[in-house]
Amino acid sequence: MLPRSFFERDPVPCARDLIGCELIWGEARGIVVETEAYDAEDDAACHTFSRPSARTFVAKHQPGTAYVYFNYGVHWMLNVLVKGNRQGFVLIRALEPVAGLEAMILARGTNIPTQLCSGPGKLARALGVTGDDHGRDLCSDPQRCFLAAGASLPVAVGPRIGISRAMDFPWRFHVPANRHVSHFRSQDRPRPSHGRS
DNA sequence: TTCGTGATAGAG
DNA sequence: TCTATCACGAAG
Repeated sequence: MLPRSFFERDPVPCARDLIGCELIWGEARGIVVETEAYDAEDDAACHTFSRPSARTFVAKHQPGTAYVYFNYGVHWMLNVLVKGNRQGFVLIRALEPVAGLEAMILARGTNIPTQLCSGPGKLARALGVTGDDHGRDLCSDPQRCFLAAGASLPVAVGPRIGISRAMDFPWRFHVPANRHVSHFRSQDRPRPSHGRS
């Protein structure tokens, strides 16, 4: 299980290093293939920027705590609180499922493996993450934690997805050419451009 | 490309 | 109270 010290670091390197780690969630397991970093201080896209409750959460919890919230009236989002020199969150955006597929298929209503956890909302649905998990310590329960990366995977960096502020920060990390990431568009193959760069 | 859905927060 | 906004996903 990843020790708390793993999360006693800045959000950006922490987000990058979570790629390739395994998320254990009860019977379910998956390799983390996509993350995003959010910085509690200078990042206008971070909840702490506009939500007092998020600032309180950061102040009152230790690193390695789950920060879960409901968005668009539909989706739960799973983040991990990290506190190093800088504080913030790492959003878990996509997993490559490796165990507990049956339950995921049931929860998601699809049996296409690459669509079970290929997005933050999908992942939470597949694993059964809800508001009950908000504030849960992910460094003490072997059924709700991360495992260190088994193999070193290639990591690509780019701008974050789905936000409307601080869009220029290259704080999204993912495994290139992995079909379990969200917004997969054969990113390693040249695709036709229609005038736009 | 559209639209549903509900929690949160700030304004009135 | 009212309204804007939102780290999404699915259907079209």
